[in-house]
Amino acid sequence: MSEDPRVGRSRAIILAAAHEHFVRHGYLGANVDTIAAEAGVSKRTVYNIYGDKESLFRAVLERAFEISERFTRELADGMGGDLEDIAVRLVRAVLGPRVLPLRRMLIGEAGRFPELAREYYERAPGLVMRSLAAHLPAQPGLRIDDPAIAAEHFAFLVLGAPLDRGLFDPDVPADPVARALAGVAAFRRAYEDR
Amino acid sequence: MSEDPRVGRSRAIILAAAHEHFVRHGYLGANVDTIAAEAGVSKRTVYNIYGDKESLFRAVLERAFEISERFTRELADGMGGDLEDIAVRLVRAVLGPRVLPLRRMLIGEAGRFPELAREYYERAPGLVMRSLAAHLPAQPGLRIDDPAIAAEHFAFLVLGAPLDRGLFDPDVPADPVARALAGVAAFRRAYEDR
DNA sequence: CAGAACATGCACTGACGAGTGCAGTAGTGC
DNA sequence: GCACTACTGCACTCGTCAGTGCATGTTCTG
Repeated sequence: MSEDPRVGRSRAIILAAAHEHFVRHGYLGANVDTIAAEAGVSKRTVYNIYGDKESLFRAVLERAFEISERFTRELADGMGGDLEDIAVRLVRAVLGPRVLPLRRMLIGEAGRFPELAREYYERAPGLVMRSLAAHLPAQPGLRIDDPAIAAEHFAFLVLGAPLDRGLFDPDVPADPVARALAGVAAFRRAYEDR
Repeated sequence: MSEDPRVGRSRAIILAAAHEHFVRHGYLGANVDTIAAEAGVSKRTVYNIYGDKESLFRAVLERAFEISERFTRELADGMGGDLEDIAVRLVRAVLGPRVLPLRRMLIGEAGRFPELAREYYERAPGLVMRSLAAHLPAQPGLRIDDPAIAAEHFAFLVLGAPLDRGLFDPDVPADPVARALAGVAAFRRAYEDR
């Protein structure tokens, strides 16, 4: 009655290869034959498990969203520290190689799969915003009237510029951490209680 | 010796239709037959003028970049006013229907055409940043040590959040102008001279 | 008005890629 | 060891789409 282990194994391998490939080439640019080859699996197996290209794509993203969400929650758990600490963790996460390429791809596919792009936004960046809004008021020495706005200001002071730049250019921009700290400093000046 | 007016006319019509279509569907999703039909021109004419799909794509973007650049310069000319004025103009421009969809498409194609994405960044968002950096120090009552950083802070306080949201979701976010003004207020607090 | 240059319509080629069918093989549960 | 189920390899269909060739019609230019 329990599932044949071969299926689970194939599912995992295919999902990993497909994620890599879809993120790199986008939905239309992706090639199921190539995905199968990169997964070291026959094309027939891909189709036996996932049915068609679009279902595979959705399965890849469902898994990617879960991971992003879990990752974001871990990030939120570390929001007890000081602002500089939060900023550095945020920057490292969002500008890292697991997030930026996924963002690029989803934005590019937003016309074809609008509900997926929206869902991602809710489950990752949106969640970051909500977490920040929940934690910022507990920071000492700050005066925060509107937590949602303050969260946006914090996030975009810290990583707005390199994020936007990074969407257009895969080459990492110069030392995002220094900018993040400059962003935190500006945020403190804007929101200090005086 | 001067050019046949038919060619110029066709060029313009095709470019407009192709722009619309490429921005909507991306490079791979675009269809030359459809572009020709939407332009009200035969497919053969498209190929006679532009040679192939990629050349047409590049021609579309070359024109789009010129327009963006010109538009940005006009925006920069209005940077003598106060911050609130600059912010509102900036928001209206960047979050408008001529910019956001183009950005989405270019980000999605950044893997396939990296040099085009980079070029766009330089000629539009990068130019905005440089213009801001050049004008902000002239604002009264502010103390600006690093104009480049201050420009980034201004820009992303003003439109960071709705811009990022807008990349994932075509539906206009609520009231970006109010947010822009809240961003300006935060910027003033962070950079006021005291 | 004559000839050149461009536009049209349409049929066509060729490549590529999604998805299928099937016969054979190998791993799995009992 | 047996029956079952999944995986493989490969050949195949079918649709789509970029790009071409050509004969005919239309619009410039001189």
